[in-house]
Amino acid sequence: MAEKSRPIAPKPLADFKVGVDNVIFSVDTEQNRLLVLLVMRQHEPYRDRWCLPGTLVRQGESLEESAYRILSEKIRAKNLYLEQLFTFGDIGRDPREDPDSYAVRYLSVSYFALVPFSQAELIADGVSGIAWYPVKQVPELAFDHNRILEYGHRRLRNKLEYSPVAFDVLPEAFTLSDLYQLYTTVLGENFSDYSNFRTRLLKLGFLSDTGIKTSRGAGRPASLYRFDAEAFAPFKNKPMVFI
Amino acid sequence: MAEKSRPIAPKPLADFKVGVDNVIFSVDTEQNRLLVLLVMRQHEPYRDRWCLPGTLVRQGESLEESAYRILSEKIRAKNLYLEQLFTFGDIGRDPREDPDSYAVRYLSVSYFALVPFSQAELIADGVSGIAWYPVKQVPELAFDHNRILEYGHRRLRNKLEYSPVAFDVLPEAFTLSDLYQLYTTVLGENFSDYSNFRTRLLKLGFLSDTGIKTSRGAGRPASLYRFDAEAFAPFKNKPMVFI
DNA sequence: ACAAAAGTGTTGCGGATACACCCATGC
DNA sequence: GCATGGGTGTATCCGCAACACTTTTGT
Repeated sequence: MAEKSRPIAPKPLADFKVGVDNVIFSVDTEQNRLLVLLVMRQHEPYRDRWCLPGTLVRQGESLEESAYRILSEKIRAKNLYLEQLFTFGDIGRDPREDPDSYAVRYLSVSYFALVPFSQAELIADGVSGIAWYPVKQVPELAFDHNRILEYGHRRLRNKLEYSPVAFDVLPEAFTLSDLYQLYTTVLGENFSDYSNFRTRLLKLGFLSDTGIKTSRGAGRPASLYRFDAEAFAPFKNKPMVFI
Repeated sequence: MAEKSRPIAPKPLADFKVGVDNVIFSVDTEQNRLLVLLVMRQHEPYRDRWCLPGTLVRQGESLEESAYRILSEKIRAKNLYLEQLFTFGDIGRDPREDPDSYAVRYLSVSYFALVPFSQAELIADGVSGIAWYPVKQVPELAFDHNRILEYGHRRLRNKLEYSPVAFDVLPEAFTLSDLYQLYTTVLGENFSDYSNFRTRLLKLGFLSDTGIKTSRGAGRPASLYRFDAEAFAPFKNKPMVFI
């Protein structure tokens, strides 16, 4: 035991600051674009680069509280969906870490959020840049944020396929076309035929027809539907498949 | 802007120590039991309580390296599967945090691991207790580790359904019954008929028959199969379904 | 009247379920 | 020979993709 259990003195523990970075998605159903919220960095490092909205965790604040805080500083949204994504802790992911001196480390706990585009109002504070960026046109971001975004994008696609997040991001009453558009813009053109998508969802029985019709330009008016959380209950934790 | 942008001075940043806790699963195919690795705590807090094997992250060590370090301190395993699970950062989750004084916080990044029971050798250092516990009989653990375990268990069930983790936990060559037993003990009795399970997997074409037969007691000897990673390649990232 | 969008119906194929049945071995 | 576990075959059912078709509106 003497030789093996204490070969060399172990290195001392690392000290961390913990950041929370949010990948906030929204879908512009008008233009069929998937958007992500970016902010312009005001300070070094990576000054004047776009990045995901983030913050460092303060005393007495949980991770999730921290995530909600940034969110509410950037955006006024009624409904939203939020969940933890991944924790990035590689050494050297933040240039403020001096690789030689074993100074404080920076950890990033990323969160994934989905907000309704129509009900989300960006908070411009007049100083910092903030904007919805089409995911397809995102530039090179600060830190490892491109990687985080990529990770969030993957999660979004999965979530949409097997869970009812779509209804967190749609207005209370929506047409089946709205729903279909949402799926199409996130999952790509050819994920399903419209009429089959329609039949499948209606058969599941958790979309209730409000009876109200809405007309958008030419064409036959569409029924407005509502997501019935009660009727959905039996599907909870079941492997849903919308695709 | 004067009144609104600086309502009160924000609280100072929290300082963190970061822990890594591993939920290490294994399956005893002989006895059809799902096992989790627990260790006995040697120090306060929660002295003499079982907990998940964990450690605090050291200087110059990434999260994943940290996870592998504990793993290799507790267990000698040939193959294994490891992935990040979730990060727990609620205030007060570690009693070493004084809730009144804003002292250092303890964050736990949990990892999920799966090791082959037959090839995994526990490292008893003569001092600390370490044992495989049937998941159904796990006692009350230190910290919030029951919650972490619960979370890991859910992930395991999902993983098994839509990804080939099973082959990381089985020996190189295995019978189709072995595979079936594994699924049954993790997913529950009635997830599928044996013969259908068999046909489905063989049709997928990434299990290659070695031609070798093995006899275990009475009954017709079974063929040993091997997981063919190359033949599996096309299924990567596709929504696999084994269930 | 005609285009545009919503909504319905029909058909054929493939995969999953539920079995019944054959095969090789130990005792 | 018979129990035990391994392995194969088959009939049926259900879901779903593809696509044709009908309905209701705006212009």
